[in-house]
Amino acid sequence: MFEKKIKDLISKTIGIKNLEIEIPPKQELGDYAFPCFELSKKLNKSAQEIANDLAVKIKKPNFVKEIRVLGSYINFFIDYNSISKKIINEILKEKNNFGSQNIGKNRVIVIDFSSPNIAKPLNIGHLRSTVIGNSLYKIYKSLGYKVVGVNHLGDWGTQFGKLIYAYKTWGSSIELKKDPIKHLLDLYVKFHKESKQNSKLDDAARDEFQKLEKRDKKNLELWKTFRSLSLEEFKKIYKILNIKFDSYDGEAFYNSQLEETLKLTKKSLNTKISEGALIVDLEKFKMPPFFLLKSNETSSYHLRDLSAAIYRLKTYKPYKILYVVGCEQELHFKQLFTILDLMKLNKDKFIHVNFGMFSFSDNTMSTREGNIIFLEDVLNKSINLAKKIMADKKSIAKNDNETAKKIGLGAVIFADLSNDRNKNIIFNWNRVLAFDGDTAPYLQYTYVRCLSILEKAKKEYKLTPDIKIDYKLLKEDSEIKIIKDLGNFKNIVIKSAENYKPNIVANYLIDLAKDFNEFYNNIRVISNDINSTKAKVALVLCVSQVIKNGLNLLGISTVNKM
RNA sequence: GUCCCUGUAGUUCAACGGAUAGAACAACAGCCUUCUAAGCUGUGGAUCUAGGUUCGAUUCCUAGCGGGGAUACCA
Repeated sequence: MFEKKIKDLISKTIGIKNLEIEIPPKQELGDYAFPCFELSKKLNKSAQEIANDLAVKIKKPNFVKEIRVLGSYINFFIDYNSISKKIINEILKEKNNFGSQNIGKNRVIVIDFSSPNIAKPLNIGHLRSTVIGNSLYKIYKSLGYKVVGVNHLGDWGTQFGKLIYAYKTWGSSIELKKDPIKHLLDLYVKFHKESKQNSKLDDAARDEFQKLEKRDKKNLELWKTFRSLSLEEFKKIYKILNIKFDSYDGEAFYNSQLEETLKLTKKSLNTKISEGALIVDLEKFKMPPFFLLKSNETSSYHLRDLSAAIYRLKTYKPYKILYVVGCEQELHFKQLFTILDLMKLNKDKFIHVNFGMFSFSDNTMSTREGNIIFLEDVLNKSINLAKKIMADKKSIAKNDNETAKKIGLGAVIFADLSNDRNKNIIFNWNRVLAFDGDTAPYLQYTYVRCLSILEKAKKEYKLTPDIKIDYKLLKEDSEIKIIKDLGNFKNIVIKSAENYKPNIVANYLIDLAKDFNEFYNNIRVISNDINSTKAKVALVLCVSQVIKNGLNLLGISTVNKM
């Protein structure tokens, strides 16, 4: 917050520009620090000496309480009276909008996320893209961007050939009506089992897909049925998770544009036939070829994705297009982006926000084998566990299903989002269903504690939020710590957006909650001292507001009672 | 083989190249006549190996070892 001012101050004193200052790792070391190692080389003096000399020369401005030399650092301690006032006023004024900024004004961000394959149920593997994408959606929106959330459904491709073949061979329209997703899954699994014994099935599936692409009436009809039945199921789960998309334009949507894309590609790049397929050779870039048409002349995933990219550029005029897709598709996107670059189509706008996979200690997960952890089951398990815990703890909100739902979902979402997205997650039920420690329920609980204090304050003192308070009364270490946290929120949101990493917000909220709970256990908010109470109540209100806003950015709800 | 990601307490995760490597879970020991104990306090315990760059390396570079992924018609 005062970073620039401190920098200028030092620059002015020593007459050197572009200095780097740091934020010390601990509160005892102040709020900002200037390391003197670099100067040591230039001035040929020891860093410690320089620190000592310099500290005396600096004229202390009034927002600085103290300048202290610690080792080879000059440490600045900010006067928190002024800063508390600023932060608390801002939060109380902006409320649910605190953290929102307008740095993305007039800019569009397209986020491609979730994007499941039709005809297979959503499983735990879909969770990452779905929650990371949703969170980035909210983060960018809060930064003032116009965001377009696209669920790029996998609703075209050879897999439909497999499904159509399987349905024609073993399917039942009665079963399909009864439980569409289950029946389709069974067929998919059966296909893979059978095709292991009989490799001709794969050819048969490709033929069925070819017929589908050639608009075979029967196949097209089946495709339509499968698609709409699946989509309905998906939407049920998105509704539970409270996630919305602006578009469900999946792969099939681009069918009408493939020809034009082909033309454009052929015009601007060297395409060639290789082993019967139409490709763009990428050997120069040490990559396998980019497939336009497969050897049986059906469209490839590459071609459909290229069309989607071109369409999105044209339709949304985006500042950036984010693909929230797992790391196993990294090569695919490298190829795609290389092609876009060769076609001079703003490659820099395209970002693959990749993430590590869930790994499983045993053979728990393989769609083809039929061993699946269904997303719906995970969510239900978590919600039921929340209910059980609420009953065991004799929770105030006992039997409140809405609350249990919010807690249960929060736990699952947070368990995913709090990980650095680059890393693989070893799937572990205990961890996904944790309600203690660094979890969403911990944050929700902290929020409830805040509300509880606010309620009591209202009852006893009839305090309203927009009170004038004496900021000097917020002087305890634990209070200052919280104020610093609150002041950091905006930067955290920006940092999280810049890195496409919601876990930065998640970790921040844990820190804030921890600092609050330490405060809560050491200092009574409501006391006989009315002025002190007023000041502390304002602080509590701010904490609750920031937890709420932060959780909202993660796609997690707060609850009012637990 | 090649390319990408990754390696930190028993386990799961943090740490713009900076100060004594932070948490959580698990273990153990404490704290509820006081604002909700889904909490708080305390104890033990970690940077894969070998070099290099640097005043300073968990972070950057090189090599090795381990884990994951990708590697021409799945998406």
